[in-house]
Amino acid sequence: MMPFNEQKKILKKIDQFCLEQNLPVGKIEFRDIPFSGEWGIAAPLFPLAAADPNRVGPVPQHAQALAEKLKEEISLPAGFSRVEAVRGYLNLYFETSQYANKVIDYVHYADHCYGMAEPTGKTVMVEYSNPNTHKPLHVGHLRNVILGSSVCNILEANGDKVIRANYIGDIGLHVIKWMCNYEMYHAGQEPSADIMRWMADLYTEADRRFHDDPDFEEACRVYFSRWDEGDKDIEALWLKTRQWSMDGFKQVYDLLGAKFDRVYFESDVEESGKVLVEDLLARGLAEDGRPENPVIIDLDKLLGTKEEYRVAVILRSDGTSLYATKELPLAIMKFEEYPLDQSIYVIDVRQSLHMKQMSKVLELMGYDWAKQIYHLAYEIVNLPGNVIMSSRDGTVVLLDDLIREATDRALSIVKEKNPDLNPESQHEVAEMVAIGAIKYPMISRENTKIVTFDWESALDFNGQSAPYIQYACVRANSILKRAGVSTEYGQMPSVSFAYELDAAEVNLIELIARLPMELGKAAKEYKPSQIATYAYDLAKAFNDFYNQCPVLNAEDEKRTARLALTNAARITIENALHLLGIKAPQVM
RNA sequence: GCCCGCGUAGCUCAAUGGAUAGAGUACCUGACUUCGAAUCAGAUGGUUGGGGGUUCGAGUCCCUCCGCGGGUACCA
Repeated sequence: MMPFNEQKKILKKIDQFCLEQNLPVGKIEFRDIPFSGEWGIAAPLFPLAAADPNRVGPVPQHAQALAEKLKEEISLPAGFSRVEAVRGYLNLYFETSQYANKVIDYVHYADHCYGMAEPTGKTVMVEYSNPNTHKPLHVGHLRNVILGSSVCNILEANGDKVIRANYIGDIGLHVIKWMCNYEMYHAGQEPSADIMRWMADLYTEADRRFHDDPDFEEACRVYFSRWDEGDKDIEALWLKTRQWSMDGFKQVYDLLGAKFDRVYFESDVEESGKVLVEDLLARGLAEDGRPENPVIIDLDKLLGTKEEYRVAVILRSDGTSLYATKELPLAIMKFEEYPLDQSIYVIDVRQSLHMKQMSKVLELMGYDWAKQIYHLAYEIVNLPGNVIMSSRDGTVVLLDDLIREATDRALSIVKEKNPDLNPESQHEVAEMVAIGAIKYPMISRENTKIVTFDWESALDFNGQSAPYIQYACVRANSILKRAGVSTEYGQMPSVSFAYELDAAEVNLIELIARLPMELGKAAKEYKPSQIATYAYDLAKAFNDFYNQCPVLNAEDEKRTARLALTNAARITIENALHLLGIKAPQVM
């Protein structure tokens, strides 16, 4: 959105000036002027001053002197309203109406694609969510889903072809416990409408029995050996109950707006994992310690490193599989199935060493693409007092409970604010607000920072939160609706902004113009927090505009311009929210 | 021990190596006969964990120390 051509011309003039003054060329770069109210670009002259062989006195003073000289040299370029030299910076202020017109017209032209980038030609797989079947989801899982799906949205908008993948833990002790408990105490029962809740309650029950009741523990052991021997009845029950879990996940994913293109099951890669272990042994990469010890790969020994890659355990001493056993064939399968330029794993930071080991093993196996594996590590969700969530201690906050509580609370506020709205719409809006409010704190902080969950702030719909941003959208919609203008594509007229813009208007336009840049940065660093912060700043700028600049009561030309600005702000906020996977309601 | 992350206002967090380190929250004072008060304005709040270094310029980069959290051969 920046007037690049003008900028280039100015840089050319500066280069010429440098040559004449016997100064090094190419030391000058433009950046935004930090002050609001009037916008433009600035060039710090410190690097040039520092490099000047004829410099006398300290750098800052010399930079100021150079800025003043340059100011005279370039005079007033087209598209700019004024030039100033201050504190070692050369500041160029844009001609406001031209710039405003350019930005707003472009937003209306691009509409819901505003901010999106051209295709990069890259294909990227993002693995996220990775739940275990037969187990409940809690807020810890929530961060993964929200982060993962938001990163997918961001990469996609930035031009990558994104394949969303989910790796489901459908085997293991937790499954055995659940099924054994089901057969003994709930045989024949079907899940209720709220599948997740029903599955979760049975899991809690099974887990409690497993710890409290030695007979049940023994029953599980027997059950496990039957499973191991390939009992057909158990397999049938497993497939049936696994599907119940998948149906429950689907409900949650729909609610959260997460979707997947490819689902991998842990059970799919267990056998191929064991075959791969044999292969690694045959190649001499792995060492077989069985029957007393497990099968390992001593990476430090192989690489000559010390306490860096450690030892990777890839098969238990009893021959049963481990996490690492299955991760290896899965990684290979991904690259066989898709022409991936990058394979991203959204997995919590505690598994960093395992991820590092896995990609190194693949590299040693000769897979060139091993370097294209990227572990997108994020910190866990804690409870106040640095308490880690544990189902054993009963400290988990179930997703189900959180969503229900938040929706209830949002609903009572919606009923209060919009009593005339029909009940279905009220519920729909409450859900959008509640889900948004839950999501925002999970993506508004950096991936590497711990999120501390507490009910009070999770249910706070004020301040720096999703509802604040959604509210700005609602206000914009309200104005547009009252004005009776169409927000359909192509219906908004181009306006000239041929009046003296208010500082709030300038600031809002500035923020609107920034979306493409913010998206690029978020995509490059896999940081939804970049967009979360930006969306809030944008909404704040709109609220500022809303308070200071009357739209409907403004006179003709100003009214038309402000309506266009209002609509452009609405589009931009909606697009930013979309990247975060947060819905923008019409009313709330 | 070794590896990774974190440390910024009372609390929760922002800030491509650039100008006077910003928001939210809490507390205090104000604003709905007004385009929707889930909002806004104002006030209070700082030795960016300590110490060195690089640089014209460091919250940001390097070194070192301190504190907290996590990981470190058969959980995932």
